[in-house]
Amino acid sequence: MKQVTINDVAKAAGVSRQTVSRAMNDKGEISEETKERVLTAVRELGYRPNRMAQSMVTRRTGTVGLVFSDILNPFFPEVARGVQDVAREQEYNVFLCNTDDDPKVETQILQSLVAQGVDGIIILGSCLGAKALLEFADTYHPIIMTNRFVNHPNINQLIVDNIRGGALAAEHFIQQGHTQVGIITNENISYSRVRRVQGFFNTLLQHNLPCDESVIATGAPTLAGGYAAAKHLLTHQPQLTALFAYNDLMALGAMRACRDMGLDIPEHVSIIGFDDIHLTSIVSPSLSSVRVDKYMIGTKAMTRLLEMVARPDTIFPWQEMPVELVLRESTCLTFS
Amino acid sequence: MKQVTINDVAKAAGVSRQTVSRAMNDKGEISEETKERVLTAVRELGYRPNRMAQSMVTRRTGTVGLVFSDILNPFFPEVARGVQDVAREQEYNVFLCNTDDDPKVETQILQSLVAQGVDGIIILGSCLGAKALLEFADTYHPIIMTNRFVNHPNINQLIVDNIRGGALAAEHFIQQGHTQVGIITNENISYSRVRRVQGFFNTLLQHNLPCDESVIATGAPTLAGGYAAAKHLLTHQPQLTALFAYNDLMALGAMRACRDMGLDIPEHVSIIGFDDIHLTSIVSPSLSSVRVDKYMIGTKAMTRLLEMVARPDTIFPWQEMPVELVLRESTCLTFS
DNA sequence: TTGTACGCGTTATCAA
DNA sequence: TTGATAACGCGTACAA
Repeated sequence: MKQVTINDVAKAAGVSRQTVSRAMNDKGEISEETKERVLTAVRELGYRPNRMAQSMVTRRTGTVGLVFSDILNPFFPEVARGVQDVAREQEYNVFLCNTDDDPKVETQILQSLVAQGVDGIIILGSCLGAKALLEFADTYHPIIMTNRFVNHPNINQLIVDNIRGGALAAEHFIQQGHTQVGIITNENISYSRVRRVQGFFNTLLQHNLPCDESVIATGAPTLAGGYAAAKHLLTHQPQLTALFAYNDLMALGAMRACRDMGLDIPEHVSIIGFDDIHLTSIVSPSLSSVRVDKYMIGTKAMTRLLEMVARPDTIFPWQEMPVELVLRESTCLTFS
Repeated sequence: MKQVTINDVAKAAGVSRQTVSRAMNDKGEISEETKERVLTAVRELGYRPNRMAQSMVTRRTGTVGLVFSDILNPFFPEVARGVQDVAREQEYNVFLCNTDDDPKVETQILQSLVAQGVDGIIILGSCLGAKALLEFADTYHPIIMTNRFVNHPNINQLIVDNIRGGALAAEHFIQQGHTQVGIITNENISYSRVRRVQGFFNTLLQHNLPCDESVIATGAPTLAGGYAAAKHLLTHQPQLTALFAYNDLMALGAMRACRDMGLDIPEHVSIIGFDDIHLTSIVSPSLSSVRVDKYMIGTKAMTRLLEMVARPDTIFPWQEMPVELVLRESTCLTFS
């Protein structure tokens, strides 16, 4: 129950604390012989340095914070797994926090993580305004952020090519001959700021297709939210033959809404989602979606975070993640 | 960028550090007047106590570790959400760690969490042997563990009634007239130790149904694992008309294997999964499953953990979680 | 009611 | 190559 301290090891090995420290952090300045002796004692006593004590002097905690809206959205566990795997390699531990897309909660969480002394913070899709983010960045370094264009030396951006993702979806609909298409998006974010919706919307406009606010419905970025939004939209705009959803969960909710309304997919309504979570290929009909490599987002974010920790004065370039349209049964029967 | 310390506040308010500490942790022994003055200084400087420094002396970090096999299994995020929500209320932060059902990794993670100084650890379905767990419990308190019968004052158990869950599944198959049933289970855990399988197996035996190792297949507790196991099992034992799976992911993999083999569900093969993750009602045909209240597992675990932190000398009774069989299309067409 | 002095476990500095 | 000593920021006896 009692913790083994560096003093115990020092005593056991017949050396000073400092020597033990040197042996553990092998920075040289120690003979192989004594190092061996110390490490043996370490093993025998099962000594592990107390991270808090280390942190007091090194100013490093070996922890990072990963912030996102909701762990129940399968998108985030996939990213988290990437973050965690890189973290584990470097003996880092990761705090996972849900904001529920609530700015107040997010602010509180960020403060809590800072007080906790995390070495860095990764925010996946912040719901804070640019002003609040810049203000926060003034007090903290380093921050990794996805899909936000907030320019600050303490923030490194990881941008998914959402505009292109939306455009790919729109182009496919157009190519398939759809002329009446709707959008289901996240009610927590003004859709003019949602780049995947922008890309979709603008592509429609470029092809002179009718597209205005009347064919945009919003809801929570969840199954239930997508269900409600789709039901509302398809009830008021029955002419629609294609739907583009903010994410796969909303798309899946929309699929169910269609089923409940007696609309077949893709015969009556085609649907394209976003993110390409595992679920897309499990459901029937399977869901077409704009794929993003979620695991890689995680590994890239964490890797970059560690680089920034190691070199606090360097300003790193932002990174871009490509997207890819994956066609399945919800848009085209000839694909699987 | 420079951190504000308690000294800065003391200087600004013209008092000693101790007085600042008293004002912050309002333990009395301070006049309203000076307290006000101090708190004003705190606000103005934006002072937040350094958690590490606090931890050094209080022996509390305000952090806990949540350990499970894989965050990609949707079961765990649901539990995690419960843990996190209770944690947030109490200003606790949660480390989430994947073991991949590898004892070595799990051991390493536990050590890492201890070194990190977490106030407690929740282990969901440890893959360590009883000896290793007892050994660990000798060095750490408190530990919350699910579904393991390891008796130790530092460990509090949360037991899901898995035996009954397995029995419920078996009874349903029997009632539906199945006589040739198979089992798909987790290759990482000896099936004789998996209580849900035990409950299923024993119920079959009680009804004199043929049941031996030949109808048990194992695989990773994932979609792919379930797919491979089901394919193997159904190829070698084509007489089977019902499958019971270790968890929903394996069951979903089995469903796909059936589809690929031209077997209809439930006409040719009935399937029951375990956990009742969200997915079960989204897929088509929807999956019957033994339901567990995952969120409540999380809240109960975290709540109990905090009780144990607050009263380290108290030994708390173990808790049980009920299960419930939810019938859907994969077993019975008349249900939804 | 307030301030002083010490200790938590570790690393960094500097002298031996 | 080693060891003594001083931080790191805070809480807590104990003294004033």
